Order: sequence, then C-alpha cells, then structure tokens
Amino acid sequence: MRPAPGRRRQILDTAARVFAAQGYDATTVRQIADAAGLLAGSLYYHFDSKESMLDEILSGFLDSLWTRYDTVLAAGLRPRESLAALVTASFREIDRHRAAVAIYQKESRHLTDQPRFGYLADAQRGFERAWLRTLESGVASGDFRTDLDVRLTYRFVRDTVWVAASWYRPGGQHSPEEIARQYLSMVLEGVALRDSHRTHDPHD
Amino acid sequence: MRPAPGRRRQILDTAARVFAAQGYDATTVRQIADAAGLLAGSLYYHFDSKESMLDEILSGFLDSLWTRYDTVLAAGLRPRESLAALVTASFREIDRHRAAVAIYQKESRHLTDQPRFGYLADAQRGFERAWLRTLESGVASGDFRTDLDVRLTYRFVRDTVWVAASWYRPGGQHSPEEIARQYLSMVLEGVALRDSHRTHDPHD
Amino acid sequence: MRPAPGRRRQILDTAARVFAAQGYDATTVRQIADAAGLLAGSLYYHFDSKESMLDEILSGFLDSLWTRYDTVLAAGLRPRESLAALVTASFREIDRHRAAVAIYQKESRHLTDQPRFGYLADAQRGFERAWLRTLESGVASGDFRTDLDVRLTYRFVRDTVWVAASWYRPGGQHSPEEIARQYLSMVLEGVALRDSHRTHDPHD
Amino acid sequence: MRPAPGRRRQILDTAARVFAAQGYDATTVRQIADAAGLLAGSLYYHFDSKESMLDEILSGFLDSLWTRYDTVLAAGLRPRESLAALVTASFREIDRHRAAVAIYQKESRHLTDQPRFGYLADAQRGFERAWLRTLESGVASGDFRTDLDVRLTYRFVRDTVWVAASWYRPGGQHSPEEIARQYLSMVLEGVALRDSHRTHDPHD
DNA sequence: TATGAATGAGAGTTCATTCAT
DNA sequence: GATGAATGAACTCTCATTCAT
Repeated sequence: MRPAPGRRRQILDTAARVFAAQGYDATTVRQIADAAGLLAGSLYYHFDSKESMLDEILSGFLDSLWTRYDTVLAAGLRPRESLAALVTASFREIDRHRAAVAIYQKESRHLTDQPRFGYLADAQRGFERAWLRTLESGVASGDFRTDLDVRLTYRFVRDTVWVAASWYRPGGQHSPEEIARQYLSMVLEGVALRDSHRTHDPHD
Repeated sequence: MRPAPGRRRQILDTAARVFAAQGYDATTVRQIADAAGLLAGSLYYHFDSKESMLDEILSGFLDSLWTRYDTVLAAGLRPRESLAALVTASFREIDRHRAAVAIYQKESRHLTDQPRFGYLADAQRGFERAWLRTLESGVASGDFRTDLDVRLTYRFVRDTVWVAASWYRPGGQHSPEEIARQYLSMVLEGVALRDSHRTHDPHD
Repeated sequence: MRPAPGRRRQILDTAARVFAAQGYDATTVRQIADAAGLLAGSLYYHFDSKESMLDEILSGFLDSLWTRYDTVLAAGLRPRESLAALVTASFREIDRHRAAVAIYQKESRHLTDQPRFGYLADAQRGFERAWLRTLESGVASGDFRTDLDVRLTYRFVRDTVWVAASWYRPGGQHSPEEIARQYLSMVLEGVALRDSHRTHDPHD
Repeated sequence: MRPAPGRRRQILDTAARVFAAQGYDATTVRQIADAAGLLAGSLYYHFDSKESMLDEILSGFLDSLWTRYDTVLAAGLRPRESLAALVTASFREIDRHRAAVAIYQKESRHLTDQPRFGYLADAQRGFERAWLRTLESGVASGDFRTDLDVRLTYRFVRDTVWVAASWYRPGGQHSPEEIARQYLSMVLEGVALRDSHRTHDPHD
C-alpha cells in the first residue's frame, strides 16, 4: 500500500551515480534500470523522462546548497569568516551530493539554454552575487588584497572549490572540514612559504 | 584555390568547437558537418569516425602541451620559477587550444578506460609526476610551505589552472601571460591581505 | 493470446525466407521487419544484429542436420544403405529447412573466414569425412566403382544433392523421399539405359 | 591515343574475381578499384555503373557459352554424343570463365526479375530447351532410361555440371576434359559397381 | 585517364518512450 | 509496480556516383 518513497530515491541515487560516471548523454535509461534492478520501461512508472531525473537531481542539489548558503549569508559574518563558511559548506555538499555536483559541473553549461533548466542560470547568478559581495566587502574591510582583479579572484575561488568534486571520494582519508581548512589556507595564505608560516599555524 | 590541405584542419577545429560547446556525446556528426559546410557523409572522406576526430583533437593538444612542458622541465629552473613556467605554459596552451582543453576536461575521465585513449592515462601520470616533483623540490628548498598535504596542493594547483579553460575566451581583455601572473600571485601568495601587499607588489 | 514465445521463431523464419530469396547482403533489416510485421528497430528487441539472425538460422540448420547424420552414421549400415540414408536425410532437411539450405549454399563460402562462423568450416570438414568414409568403404566392399576419383565422386554426390534446394519447393508434386529415391537411382545406376533397366526396376 | 582496350578488360576481370569471391552486393566499387590499382571514382571513366560491370561480365560469359552450345546443337549428333559434347563444352567454359560462372550461379536467380537482366531468363529457357530436347530424343532412341522423371533428370544433369564451378580451380590437377569425362561417366553409368565395370573401362 | 572531394540516399543500429497485461 | 514488446526518430556510418581539375 505504501507508494514506496524509498524506491524513488534509490533509483534517483543510482541514476546520479551513473550520470556522474558516464555523462548524461552517454548514459542510457537501460543502464540506469540495470543498475537499479528493474527494466527500462519500468522507470517510467516513477519518472516521466530521463530528463526529469536529471532535473530532479540537479534541482535537489541546488536547493540543498542554497539552504546552506542562505544561512551563511544571513549570519552577517565578517568577510573572512563568511568566505570560510561558504567554502566549508561547499565541501560538505560535495561530500553529501558528490554525484550531483559532478553532473552539475559537467552538464550545467549547455543545459542553461533550455527553459526547463533556467534555474541553473539563476543559481549561477546567485553564486556570483554571493561570492562577489563577500570578496568586495573583504577588500573594503582590508581583509583581502586590493591588487587583484576581483572577477578573476571570484572565478579562482569558485573553481578552486568545485573542481575538488572531480576527485573527492567520500569516506576517504580527508573529511570535508579538513579539506576545506587546507583549501582555505591555500586560497587565503598562498602556497609559498613566508614568515608567518615559520612561526605559527596560520589557520586556527 | 589550393584544393585544401587545410580542409582537414578546418573541419577538425570546427569539430573541436562543437564538442567543447555541447559535449562529445551530445554532438552529432551532422552538427559538425553543418558547421563545417559539408554533408555528414562527407566527413568520412577525411576521418574514419567521429571518435577518430576526438582522438586527433585530444592527442594533438597533448602533444603540443608536452612539448612545452618538457622544455620547461628540462631547463633546470628553481622550484618557484619552474612552477611559474608550467603555469604560464598551461595558460598559453589554453589560449591556443581552448576547445581541446575543454573537451579534455569534460571527457577524459571516462575515456581513459578505452584502449584507444590509453595515452590520456599516460598523460595524467606524466602531469602528476611533473607537478609533484616540482612541488616537492620546492618544499625541500624552502620555497613552499611544509604544512600542506602535497597531494592536495598538487590537485589544487593543477585544477585551479585548467578549469580556467571553461571560462577563458581568447582575445578578451586578459592575455594568457597576464592571467598566469595573477593566478600565480593568488596561488603563491594567497588572497588574504598581508604586510608585504601593503608595501610593494610581490610579483613581476 | 500467449505473448509469443513463437514470435522469435516467426521472425527468424521470415528472415530466412527473405535472405534466401534476395541474398543476405542484398536484404535490408527493414525488409525483414516489413515482412514480419514490425518496425526495423523492433527487430533489435529480439536479436542482437542482422548477423546474429543469420548465425542462428545457419547454426540451427546445421545442428538439425548433424543430429540426423550422426544417427545414420552410428547405425553401422552397409555402404550402399548408408549412402542412401544420408541422401534421404539430406532431402528431408532440404524439405524442412529450405531457406536455411539455400542461404547456406549461397553464403557459406565467404562466411567461413569470419571467426563467428567458424562452425561452418567445421561442418564442411565433417561432411567431407562422413561422405568420404562412406564412399571409401563402399569401394572397398565392392559396392562402388573403383575407376572413379573418389574426391571427385564425393563432390559430385554432395553437390548433386544440395543444389536441389535451389529449385525444390516443399508441398510440390514430389515428396522428399520420392526425390531421394530418383536421385539415388541416378547417382548409383546412371542415366544411360542398360540391360537391367529393361527387365526390372533396379530400385524397389 | 589508344583508348587502352586492355585496361577495360583488366578491370572487368578484376571485378569478376572480386564479385565471385565476395558476392556482388557485398563487393564495393572501392574494393574493385583497389584491386585494379585506381581510385573508385576513376572506374566511372570506364564503366557507367557497378551494375553495368556485372552486366558485361554475365552477358559476355553467356554469349561465349551459347556460341559453343549452338555449334554442338547444330552438329546433329546422336543423343549420347550430344550430351557428352554439351557437358564438355560446359566444363571448358567453367575453365575459361570461372569467376563469371560463379557469379552467374550465385546472383542469377534474383537478377532475372530486373528488366536489364532479362537475358538471364532467356538463357535459362534456352538451357532448358536444349537439355530437354537432348534428353528426350535420347529416351526416344533408347539411349537413356525411361523410368526417370525427365524434368528431374534435366535438373540433375544441369546442376551436376554447373556446381563444379564452385570448387573447380583452373590449372589444378584435372583438365576440363578429364573432369567432363569422369562426370559423364558418373551421370551416364552411375556410381555403383556393375558387371560392365569389371570387364572394361566404360569410358573410352 | 585519373584524382580528390563531395553528394545524397539509405544502411544497420540505438534508444527514450509507450502501453497492454 | 513491473514486464515484454513495440514504436519512431535519430544516430553513425557506408557507398555508388558525380565532377571540376
């Protein structure tokens, strides 16, 4: 009698894993069905198209991500702390939705044109606004360097975080928080040795 | 009026552009043919298959890239200079082979399994060796920080450079050298403001 | 109303008929589909490929044929009876698998090179062994003539039987047994009139 | 200045060889061109289509064959000698036009429908008339057996000769005349041993 | 005579999707 | 909820043929 809410989720997770591994276009619904243990046709009882699976995967991930981002942005933290919180939140989402993140990175660019995926462009604009605001207020407050192109810096920070999804394996030796800390250290303090590194650990 | 030794190249460049924009699997040979100004079937006069176009695009790019990397690695530079030279060479290649780089990033992961694209895995191992060696000798020489996970740093530097291909547009306001300089500054010195930034420009 | 375990068979029989009539290469899967009453693409729900249909047709025929031949060869008949039994069995198979036999004759020569159809060469060798053994023991026993090249005779008997598939129509005026009897009479006794033919029918 | 009459012939012979080996439909004009040492497009300087090559091969063979048959039929031989002469003429043609004969046997059945190849049906009817007349006059003269179905006997004799083309290799150990003699002996006298075989060789 | 490049029709095959059971 | 069979559009690729050079 239960409509089996778990089955849907399970199929969707399977689909996400396969999409992430092979690419959306290169994945056939049969492969998803095989991996989920039913026949291709049966998927259409749960979803009305392959595209709608993709849609649900991506929008689910973005919803979850924005919930976290909004919390951070609403907290009124100082620029450095805000940036740290955004990065940490991002790595936590990579940890939880690794497949979705990988799909997002591979497919989002050419999906944004389709009306159905208009929210991808919205999200993109949202990211840009959030990061830029954080960076600019950091520059204003004297937390961040002035001599860098702020758009370039924005891209640098953004990419720096998200590409980690392409190699990060949940359950590996690094926790998302640990990775976030190291990434933040590199982004903020740089890779080159300097005096401060000799005397004390630059990250708390 | 020459019967076109360049026709092959022109078709290949077109294919690369379309692959980069839409993804390899999502691109049809008709789209390539349309963009190149001939019929789909006519492509097969010049190339064996869609896959062999991809092959030629990727291997051409990697050959070119390794030629530059090898020159840098053979120069015996000090770690900081070596890293700077590798980054600059990378941005120059991104500038020259933007489409190929984008394709490489999107498709290489799932292509490495196929024997035909085995050289992708070779290249990957080569990158790893080159970057790690550079970073490790920099750590040993006191140029780079000791408190960072070197593998993590390798991935950070590597990805940080290559994702730029996803937004970089040749002919824009930044030359590859200029972008390389700013990236290097961020990677080496960090984004956060510190004393040295106040008094003088740490790069050039 | 059964969902059709017979559908596969029916499609395969249709394919065999079309292959026999037009030749394998000249037959399109669309023609097969039309004749079977479905769309071309739907054939691939039942079969892997056009080639696998051919494979199944030929191997099915050869299996059936060898079942009969083995029975005859294991019976330990005297050479004349053995030859008669092989010929009769052959005509019965022609009657039952006319299309497959026609395909076998037209296509087998150039298929034997392909690994997938290696069993065709095996069958060929098996035929040769069976017929030669029968003929040679008949020569030894004094049943068959000594003055003929035994390999030439083997080919004569073999071909003489199988080409009949090219004009034989099941359900015509001659039963396979009747045709076998007349063929055997011609092969064994010849077409020319001789004394024995004047006085009595040499074959009962 | 010579239009190179030899080149045409050479290409046509090459085409015949390839058609015979692989089947007409399975042969591409490129394969013919490769084997003849020019490019596919260049064939169309000599012939106006692939089909016209086939046409020329088959009609050339049939013209040659009928020239010989007509000579035999016009000679007013007695039935046995006439049959012997036809069989011998056939084996000589197999020897001279092996490829054409093989093509004729494989392809003629489904070509007869096409208007262009109407002469194949004519030839078929001509064969039937010639052989039947010979056999019937032999039956009437007491040379051939009465107790056999004359149409079946016709097919038997006809097939018996022509399938030899499928294995005969010119320049092998048997001359066409030798093969004709043995075939005639089998067809006329049979394979079974009888008194006459013990005392003298039935064929001169 | 031959080449190189292209055409255009059609081949085998794949695949998302539908639907009666 | 799931299956088995089918659809129909689109795909990659092949190939006979054309034609300017």
